[in-house]
Amino acid sequence: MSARRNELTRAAARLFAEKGYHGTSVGDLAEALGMQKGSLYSHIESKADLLWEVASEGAAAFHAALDGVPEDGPVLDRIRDALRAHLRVVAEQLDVATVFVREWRYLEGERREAFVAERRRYEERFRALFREGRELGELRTDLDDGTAALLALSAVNWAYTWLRPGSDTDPLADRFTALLVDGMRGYNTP
Amino acid sequence: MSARRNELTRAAARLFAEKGYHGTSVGDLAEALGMQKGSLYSHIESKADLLWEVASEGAAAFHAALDGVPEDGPVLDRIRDALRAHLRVVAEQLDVATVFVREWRYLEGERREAFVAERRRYEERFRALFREGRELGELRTDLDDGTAALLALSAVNWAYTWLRPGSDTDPLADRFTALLVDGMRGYNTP
DNA sequence: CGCCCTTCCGAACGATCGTTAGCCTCCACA
DNA sequence: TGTGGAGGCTAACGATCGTTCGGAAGGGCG
Repeated sequence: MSARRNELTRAAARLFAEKGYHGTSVGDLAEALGMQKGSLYSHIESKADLLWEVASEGAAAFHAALDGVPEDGPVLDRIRDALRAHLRVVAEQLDVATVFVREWRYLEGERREAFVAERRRYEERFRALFREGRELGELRTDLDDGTAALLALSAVNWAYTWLRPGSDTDPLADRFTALLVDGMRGYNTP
Repeated sequence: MSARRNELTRAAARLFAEKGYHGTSVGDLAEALGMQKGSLYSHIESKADLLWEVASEGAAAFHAALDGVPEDGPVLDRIRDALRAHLRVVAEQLDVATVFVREWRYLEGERREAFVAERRRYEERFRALFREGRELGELRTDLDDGTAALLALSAVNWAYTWLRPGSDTDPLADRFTALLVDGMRGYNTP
């Protein structure tokens, strides 16, 4: 992929995140690259291609981040690492993450179905951590692991709305983890 | 406000939630009411008016729900009630909640600023619960209340993406609360 | 009855949408 | 040195966008 083509994808990610897919015109994209809108079609076949590309890049980034989490070791550590991994992607590729979380739904046809499947698979990998933790007894045996996974996924999926790009997200992930693990009950709360 | 005018607002909420603000045309709105698109302008001055109206309705609904939470009593109960209240609005007015959470950003000018202020105020009311809980000693005194509030807000703000309209949300809110309060640590986890 | 106000229609407005086409330039490589 | 493909230009396409306008129903009220 040529450098120019990559610039186009970057601009698409930025503009789709900022103004939304339908709020971004082909003219906007062309202007971001300093060219005429017709010239874009030397690089793409349609505007929808760009959405698909950015959304796919997001899916790949989140899956790759999760791949970096070891498959064994204490579950609590792996949950912490998974949160760290996800939030790191959000902070380092905020535009792509935003498209992955919010703009993907404007995909159409097979691409939409393929994306949804990848997204479901990602969430399932996340959920498995909590289920395994309960089954192995590393988490409370009466844990509602589905709710726990949902809570964790909500936290990281919402992060794109407020996280500043380039932030140091590990401490944040650790605070989330600590809260999920220990809860917030007072030492002498009934 | 006439019945017809109210139908228009309902259709706007539904379509904005389903297809996005920029993905919904005035023609789509007219079709939903079985009229010509020009006829809509007997009721509104612009498409942007509808977005403002739905977004404002969402803000009012969430604030009103929080108003129903007592100002005293055990903080844990009030946090549970706040989660219940929020999720109830999401389940009962999913379209409006979706616009409140996701589509508001296409508001422009003063309306956007006014909405952001209302949204910030809502989140602050939420945060205050956790801060107060820590200060009163009903939550752990070393609690990171900002993170706790963020986790709770993330959970409820993300709910519009998966919650089925009309669900019984109180048990769900209670599961969230229980997890936030007690955590998921195993009884003999180091 | 006569008037007005609300509501909708039908047609049209100019602007902008995503996309296509033909042509030109320039550089890599045979 | 000749050639081809990549990448850009300008111009235009038909479609659709949000909005405007004049007129026509129709019901409520004097």
